[in-house]
This record gives sequence, C-alpha cells and structure tokens, in this order.
Amino acid sequence: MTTTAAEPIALSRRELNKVATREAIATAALELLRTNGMNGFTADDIAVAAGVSRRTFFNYFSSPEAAVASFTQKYLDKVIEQLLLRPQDEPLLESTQHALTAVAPTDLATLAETFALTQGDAQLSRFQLEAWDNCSSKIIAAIGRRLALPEGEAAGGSDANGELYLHALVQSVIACGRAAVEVWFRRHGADISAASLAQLRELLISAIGHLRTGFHS
Amino acid sequence: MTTTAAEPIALSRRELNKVATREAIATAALELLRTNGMNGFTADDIAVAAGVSRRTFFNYFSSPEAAVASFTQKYLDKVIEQLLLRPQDEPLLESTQHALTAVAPTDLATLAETFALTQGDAQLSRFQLEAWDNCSSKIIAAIGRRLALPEGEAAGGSDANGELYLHALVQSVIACGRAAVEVWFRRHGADISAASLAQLRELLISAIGHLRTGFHS
DNA sequence: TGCACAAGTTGCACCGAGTGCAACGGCCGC
DNA sequence: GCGGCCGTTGCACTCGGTGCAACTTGTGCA
Repeated sequence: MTTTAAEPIALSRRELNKVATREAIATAALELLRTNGMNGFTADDIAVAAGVSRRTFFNYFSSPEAAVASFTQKYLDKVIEQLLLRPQDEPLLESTQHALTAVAPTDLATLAETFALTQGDAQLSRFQLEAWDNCSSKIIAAIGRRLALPEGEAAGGSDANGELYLHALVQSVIACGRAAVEVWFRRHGADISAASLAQLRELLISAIGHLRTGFHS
Repeated sequence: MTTTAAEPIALSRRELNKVATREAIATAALELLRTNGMNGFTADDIAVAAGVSRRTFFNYFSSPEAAVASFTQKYLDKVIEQLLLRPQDEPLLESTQHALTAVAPTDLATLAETFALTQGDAQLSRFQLEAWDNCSSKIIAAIGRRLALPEGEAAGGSDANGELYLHALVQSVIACGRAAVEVWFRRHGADISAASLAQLRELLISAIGHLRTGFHS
C-alpha cells in the first residue's frame, strides 16, 4: 500500500556517510527544537548534538531553519512521488487526494509537528513557506514536462493560456494543503495523536475537495 | 476611480517624521537593490543612503530583506483596502477582481519590479512569500470578523466546515495572484512598461477567473 | 515662553549566522 | 600499498540583529 518504490541503487561508502551525516544533523535540529523551543538553540548546538563541526553543519544546511524545514520538504517530496505514480490522464485534483492518502501517517506526523513547532518564529515560518513553494515549483515542472513531451506544446489550448491555468491550479492545490494544516493547527494545537492526524488527513482531502467542487460563496 | 479613501487624520510632527524616515529607508533599500543587485548592499549601506544610523534602520525593519518586502506589503494592503470597500454580499472572487482593477498602476509597477528584482535570492524571495502570506491572514481575519458579527457564527454552515472553506478559498486566491505574477515574469522578465503591466493585470484577473470557473483538467 | 517628560536616535558592545580558505584525514582507484 | 580525490575541520572575517545607556527632539503643561 505504501508503494515506496525506492530505487535499489548501490550507494558507495562516501555517499552513505553523507546521507547519514545529513540525517544526523536534521534530527539533531528537530530534537533541539522540540526541547529548547523556537529560539533556544544555535547552529553550534546542532553541530555538537550531531557530532560534527559547526563548519560541516553549514556544508549541509544553509541555516538552522533550513535544517528544520528539511522535514517539511521531505514530506512534500513523498507526496510528489506518489503524485507522479498516478495515471497521467487522471485529473490532478483527484491524483492529489489519492497521493495524500498514500503517504504513511508517520511522515504526516513530522509535518504536523514541525508546523506546530515553527509557529511563532518568523524565520522558521518563512522557511516553511519556502518548502511549500518549492513543492509548487516541482509539481509544475513535472507536469509541464509531461505536457510538453507527448504533443509538442500546442494541444488542448495548453500553450499560452494553459501556462497560467497550470500555475494557478497547482499553486491553489498547495494553498489548500497549507490551509488544511493551518485549520488543523487552530483546532488541535500541537496534538500529534493518531486521531488528530486522522483529522488532519481528512482536512487535507476536504480542502482539495473544495477546490474540485469550486468556490461560490 | 482610484478611490484612495485616505483618512484625513492630522499627524503630529513626531508621527510625520517617523513615516518620512520609514519611507526614506525603504526607498533607499529599493534604490540600492536596483543599482547593486541582489547581494550588493548591506544594512549599513541602506542606513547611510537613508541618512540614519544603522541602529535606527533596525528600529524600522528587522532586516534589509524586510525593507524591500515592505513594497509588496504596501501593494497587497492597498488591494485589501479596495476589497473591503466592496459590498459584503458580493462573492469574494468577484470582489477580488474588482479590487485588483481599482488599484493604481503605479503600485502594481513596484510590485512587479520588486518581484523581478528579488528573483534569484533565497532570503529576499522568502520575505516576498511572507508578504503574500500575511495578506492571506489579513483577509481571512477581516472576512472572519464579518461573518462572526451579524449572525452569531452558526449561519450558512459557516461554523466548523466553513472555517476550512474560508481558509482554502482565501489562500487559493492569494495563490492565483502569485501564479499570475510568476507567469507574467516568465514571459516579460523585468519589463515594467505600461503594456507589460497591463498584461500582468490581465493575468491577475484571469487567474482569479480560473478559480471562479473551477479546475477540471 | 520655559520646563519637565516622553519618544526617537545614536553609538557601543556583543552574539550568532554565514563563508572563503587552507590544512588535515579518510575513502577510492590502481 | 600508494597517490589522488573528497569531505571535514579550524580559523578568520563580514554582516545581521539586539540590549543598553546616553543623548536629542518633539510634546504637554503651567
């Protein structure tokens, strides 16, 4: 069901170390955020906790905030991964709803937690925003690639007007995702229980549902 | 036509000075961005150009990026201002389209220019994102206040499910706005001519139009 | 008008983010 | 096992950002 589709590429020892280091740094950052709160740790602290030098920390992340945001990035990347597994002729909104349900609850939990933990700090929030926006760009790029290949860019009115359509659609999808998380947080605060997360998933599906049926307030 | 609706409040000398200083700093920042490019100036430079001390700069803006983002903020605030002048029973999407046409082209020009100038720098882009997001929050708060007052929160299914609806709607509107600017930039680059800006306004209206008719790709 | 107070500005000192550079140490191919 | 490559580290430096205390300027009041 989870359909991880992990490619069995053999990693060299070096690459393996890099991945491990990156993960150690990221988890150290999250752990410090959990315990010390929003402004309670420095890049030094993260480096020490991860067992690397301060300089090495900056070789992996451009800032402490970026390390935290990597978790949001990772979750959204998994959703994209699932999204691209859906049939190409399926409407995007439907595909998105399926993709959202296909991602494991564990990943959703870290998304929810990091969102909750970053609320209240301006810079952390900005990096969260950036993560969502990167997600937009990636989806637009992927779908744009799909559309460009098969029919030479001039099919179904996809050329000039379609560019705006695509951007508006995808960005709206992301917007609804963020809206769902926001509403969830307003209701449940930092509650990461399974029941609460189920509500969050429900809200995510509903938000996309609103986009499917249209807004006519 | 422009309906500026400026309140004729008499400002004291102190407040007048503050406004002037703030404006001097912001314009100095924009000017430096124009001439020196994305990473070509420091907080010191801005302060000197504005004729204040470095410390005073930070009394007005939390960072150089914030000073630049103030222009985007200002434009979006003007749109909100127009939005709230529309009749309350008008659908939000329609109100938004009207509000967008009501704002003067001059303001749209600075929005477009700052967008173009901030592309390529990560931190500047993050502050742009934040400005758009703040706009979401303000609109949601304003409309939420409207809905809460007249009927005691339990009318038209606006209570629990309506919260998600409202957030998803408003955030989608903002998303479409950003999408329009993005598409405009992809096509016109840094061209700020009247013709180009007319195209941008057209794209903004069209993007909201897509939201009105719904997405069924 | 003059005086006392409030509000804004400035300089200073300090900490943390972020980066270029050069030396070091472990993985890799041969 | 050995030379070369890649990642790590320490160092030094710049800039962002802030608390604090002295100073200057606008404001209210007598």
